Amino acid sequence: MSLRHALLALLEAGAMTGYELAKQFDQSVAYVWHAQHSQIYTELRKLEAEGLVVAETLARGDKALATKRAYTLTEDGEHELRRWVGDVEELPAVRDSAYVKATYLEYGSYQEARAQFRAHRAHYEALRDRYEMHVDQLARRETALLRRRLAGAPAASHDAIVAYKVHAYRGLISRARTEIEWANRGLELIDRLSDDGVLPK
Amino acid sequence: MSLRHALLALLEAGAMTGYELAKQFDQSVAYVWHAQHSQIYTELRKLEAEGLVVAETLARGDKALATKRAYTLTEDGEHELRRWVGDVEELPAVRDSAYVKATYLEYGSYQEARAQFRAHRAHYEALRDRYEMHVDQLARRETALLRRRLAGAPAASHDAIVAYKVHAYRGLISRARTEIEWANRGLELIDRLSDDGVLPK
DNA sequence: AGCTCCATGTAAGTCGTTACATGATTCA
DNA sequence: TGAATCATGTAACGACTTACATGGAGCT
Repeated sequence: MSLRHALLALLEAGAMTGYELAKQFDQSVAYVWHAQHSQIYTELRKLEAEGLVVAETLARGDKALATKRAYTLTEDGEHELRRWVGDVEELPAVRDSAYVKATYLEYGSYQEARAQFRAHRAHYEALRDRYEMHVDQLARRETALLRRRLAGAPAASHDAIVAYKVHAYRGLISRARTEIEWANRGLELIDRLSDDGVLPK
Repeated sequence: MSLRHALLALLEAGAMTGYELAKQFDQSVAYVWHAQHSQIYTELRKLEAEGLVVAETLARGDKALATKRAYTLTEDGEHELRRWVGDVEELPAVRDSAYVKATYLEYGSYQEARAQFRAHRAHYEALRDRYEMHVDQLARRETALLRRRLAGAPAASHDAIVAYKVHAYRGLISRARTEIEWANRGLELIDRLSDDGVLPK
């Protein structure tokens, strides 16, 4: 149920079309919550039906043969956003395919086990790099969305707004580092096991 | 798609009924992949239809008015299990509601933000404790499932089987610790922000 | 004329949740 | 006799994915 709230939070910074929201997702929210554009469009229609947002149909281009729909938060939407921020949710049950597989690596060869850990490391190294770039941009207040958000908020709150976001992304960096270390220890484990010749192959 | 493979891996250790599999899930696999019993029963029927497992209907009790179904891996099931272990999968896109919310804590009060981080910390502390207990049991080879698994595997492979599982659960412990530290840093951040009086409330 | 971007959807299907439903067995 | 446990499902629904589908706008 985070998609709807992420959309509400994005709209708090100002009206946007589904297309723009989908692009913002790819550039910021997607680091913490990924969504396809198809899902965003359907969710927006649901939010509209529930009265949390209102849509305004706007002309597009000069001849205006095409239209787009710009969404704005309603008062109910604002309330729902604030309610959600204060609501302590149950964290969802763990479901991590990489760790499931790590538990059963003995069914494969050392080569295959190494490939798993190397892929795991590469994945989180790439994520870490992206998070680091994003956190730098946030700290410098360079992202378009953040600027828009700050423009609509009292100056006294700017530091807090930035600090919360930076803290979240720094957490993701720590998390990625933990995964990288885990993968490295996994590779060391395989070295030890294969030196000992414990498993065949 | 990990549920099916976790089931195949459990069945590699020996035939089990859906009920037993559901219980094993709660006691071991659920730490990495949670599933409801209803889903396990349906998945087993699907695996059976695909020929990856076979079921034998057994009598239950003395009078045998009731039955149960014990599942065994087929050769195809064995192959699928080994194929899966060697297969490097794309890691699923990030989707973490706690981090989404952490990004938007400025819409709530300091009190609410603190409550979020405290709940986050408590959650991962509880998880960490459970993981630590489980890793101890695994290292001492005390869990019923592990014994059953080792009984059916050559003695030379026992160390590797245990080592992989221990490594996976140690990784989960590291992860939980990272989350706890993140929550603590979040609480420190709020202390600084509220001392500075940056946000109202 | 053709390419890229803007813009918005629908449809079918999978995975998973929650609630409902049933009945036998075992043991005190 | 009653409670806990064994045992197996179905039904409805929600979230998400993948593929399909359409067409205008802006620029070269």
